[in-house]
This record gives sequence, structure tokens and C-alpha cells, in this order.
Amino acid sequence: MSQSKNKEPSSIKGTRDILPPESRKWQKAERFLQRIFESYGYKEIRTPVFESTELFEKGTGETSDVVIKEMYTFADKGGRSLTLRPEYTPSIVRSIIENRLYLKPDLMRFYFIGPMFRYDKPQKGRYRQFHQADIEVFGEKDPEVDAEIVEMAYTLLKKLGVKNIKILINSVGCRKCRPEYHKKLKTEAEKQRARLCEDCRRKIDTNPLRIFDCKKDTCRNAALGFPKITDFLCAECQSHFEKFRSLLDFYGLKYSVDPQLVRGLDYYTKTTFEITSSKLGAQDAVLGGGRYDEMMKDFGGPDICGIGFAMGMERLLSVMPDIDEPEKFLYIVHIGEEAKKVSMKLAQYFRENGVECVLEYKDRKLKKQMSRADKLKAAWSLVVGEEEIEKNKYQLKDMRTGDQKEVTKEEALKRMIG
RNA sequence: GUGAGCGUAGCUCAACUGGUUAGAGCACCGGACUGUGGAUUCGGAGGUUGGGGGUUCGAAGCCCCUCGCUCACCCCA
Repeated sequence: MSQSKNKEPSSIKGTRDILPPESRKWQKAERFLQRIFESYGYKEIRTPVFESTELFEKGTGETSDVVIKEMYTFADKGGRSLTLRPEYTPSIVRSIIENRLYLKPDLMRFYFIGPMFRYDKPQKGRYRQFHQADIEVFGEKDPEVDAEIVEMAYTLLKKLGVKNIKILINSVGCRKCRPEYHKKLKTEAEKQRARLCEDCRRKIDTNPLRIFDCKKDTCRNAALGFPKITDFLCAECQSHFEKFRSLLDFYGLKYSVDPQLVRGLDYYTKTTFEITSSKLGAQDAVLGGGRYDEMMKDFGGPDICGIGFAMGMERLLSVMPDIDEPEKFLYIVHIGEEAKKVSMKLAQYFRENGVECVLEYKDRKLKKQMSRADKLKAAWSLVVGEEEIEKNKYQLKDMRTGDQKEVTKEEALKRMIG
């Protein structure tokens, strides 16, 4: 399995480099999200990129597609089975239990932005290494949090200028009411077996809820008569869902109830939601999440409920309008060896005082250096030559207006900062 | 994992039905211009046509394999 000698190295399928002009956009989005999250009381939590495989099998769920076919699992040299995290929630839950965070008086509101890994076939808006911004709240069982989270998600997308967004919500019930619904749905689907396509027939046993997703007309028509989860909720889930909806109204948010909104992770209870943008293509969810009241307990921790969402950064970025801010740096043009030295000192001075400052050390002609400053879109250029060194005054040029002034370094600084 | 479409210079694309040494624009580097950018002009560099095999006198174009990209299914952010 040796590679041919002269083959260029390349990135792994489903991964990609985020290069300079784009990386700026990422930084901006990340900073923006941090600000918003923190304004709602969330604090950053960082956990390792890999965990024991078992954590995801138990947390994400052994019957979920993510666990069955999408995990990057490997054995380390000690023979432990490890997995690159495919999602974040189980890691946070693990950390809360392990660090006994529930015994502290602090809010249990956490956010995180970082890479996730899923062995999926790449396509639009889907990568093997992708990034999520994730928020989770623990210990708040009332629907007020559900609504606040959706409100936050909607608000931040709006503020980022994302257009054509839609809020979809549903309730998937709890361990009391869902099994009954499941049984009912199965029997109904079984009755319609003859009308369903091959895929859907298989789904009757594996995941009958997914029949709702089928695009074939016959299946759609057959599914029309199927029972809806929302008609089977127990009293508690029913009232939670109703309160949740009325609170969304209270926030003035438009949403649609989508009884087919079944998220692919096994752990959800009660509220699930998704925000979509029609600009994304087939993978139109910018973010998705829901409530998972049993996970902590299932992990052997205290009986503390949780709710949160994950937002796809790649998807977010692709529907965010670019706001290209002009560059704000100084390009120092130097002529001759002595000037180069003086320029280096000047650069030090400007940088110390908070001005982004660039100089290229090649011995290029003045004209060439000016041309470089222009190409790099410098906001200012500063010419340093023999005359300037003698006078201790330099030619500062505003590259946008073309205005040029002879100034001391202090004056130059003032002009650039002020 | 399944299916479809596409791979020619850094980018966007040419190359008549298989026919000499694979071209152009933009971008890059340099000169014209010896202390002032964006314009013009001249030149330079840049390719094993994704890779491998086959058919042919001859392949960027046809056939097979492979890799990658794109889109869709499954599923998800």
C-alpha cells in the first residue's frame, strides 16, 4: 500500500482547508455567536475530540444511524476503543457527571464551537469533518427554556442576516407515551404495506416514523391516514407542548408544527425543533435540537433533564451574507538597507500601538512596493527613504483617497487610529 | 453504503467528427518607469489533460479500472 513517490499530499475526503479570506468570516461568526450565547448566560465548555466509543453508543444511541454507520472509531495503542465525537451532547453530559458540576451553584448553561466527525458521504452542506456551535441547558424542565432557546436561535440567525428561515417544532413524547404511539403507527403502516415502496416496507420494522419522509406519492397518500404523535402525547407531554407553543407566540415567533420532525438521535423526549433555510439545498437544517430528559440518568448520573441544539457552522456560513470589511493595515515601503532597518523599528512602534503593520523585506523598487500595498489592499502606505530618515518624517499615504502627508511617526499613528 | 453528472494552467474556459509541439482571458513574476499604487504595453513562468491500463499509425476526446469533486438517496449539522 505504498504511495507513488511524487504524489502530492492531499486532504482527506470530506475534509477541507479554511483559507484566509474565508477564515476571517469564520472568526467573525464565532465571535458573534460567543457574544450572543454569553448574553443568555451560557459559558464555554471544552471537552476532548475523542471519547470512549461506549459513550456515544450509550448516549447517541445504538440504533441511531450515527452510531451504526457514521463513527470514526479506532483502537489506540492500549487497545481502548475510541471514537472521534460525532456530536457533542454525550461529551457534555459525561463531563457534568464526572466533574459533579450539578453540585455547583453555577448555571448549567454551556456552549461550544468546534469540529465533529462523521463518516458520511459528502455532499452539499455535509462533510466528514464539520463544525458545530452547540448549546445545552441542564436542570430546567419547564417549557420556558425550550422557548427561550428557540428564540435565541431565531434571533441570532436574524442578526446574522440569514434569510428565508423557518422554525419547525414537534413533540416526540416521552418513554411513557411514545411506545404506545409506536405500536399504533406500526400496525397502521402494516395495514398499508401493499401500497408502500420497498424502502418504506423495511421502515415499518426499523423506524416507522421515517415513512413520513418518503417522497413517493403512493407512500405519501398512505401516510396521510397514519396516526400523528401529537395525538398520542400523555397529559404531561401534551401540556408541555402546549405551553411551549404559546410561549413561542408570546415571543412573536412564527413556527409550524411538523409531526414528521423526528430527529435521528435516539435520546430526544418531548420538544424537538429545527430551523431551516431554503437556500441550503437538500440538507436544509441550519440547526436542530431538542430535549433529552433521560440521558443524564441513563449514564448513571443524577436525574437531571437537558435541552439544547447544534448548529452547523458550514451551513450557517453558507447562508450568511458576506460582510467584507475593508482591511485596516499599514504597508511600510522602504528604500535601501538603512531604510529597511528604520522600517523595522517603525513597524515595532506601530504594532505596539495597535496598528496592524506589514512590511516585505524584498529589495523591490518603490513603485513595486506601492503596487504591492495596493494589491494587498492596505489602508495606508508609509514611505521610508533617505530623506525621510534624515528629517524623521515619513510620507503617509491614504491608499483609498490617495492623499499623502509628510508626518512624524506620532502623527502617523494619530491619523491611522483616529 | 446506493445512484447520477463532472475532472484540461492558481481561476474561468477553448482545442472541428480521434490528427503536428494542448491554447486564451484573468491572476502571478519581470521589463518599459533610476522616489509613489490602480492604467497601458512587452515579455516570462506555469500542464505527464486527476491517476493507471487498454483500443489505435495516432487519445484531452473512445473502452475498463481507480481516485477526487458535485448533486441526490439513506441520514444528519
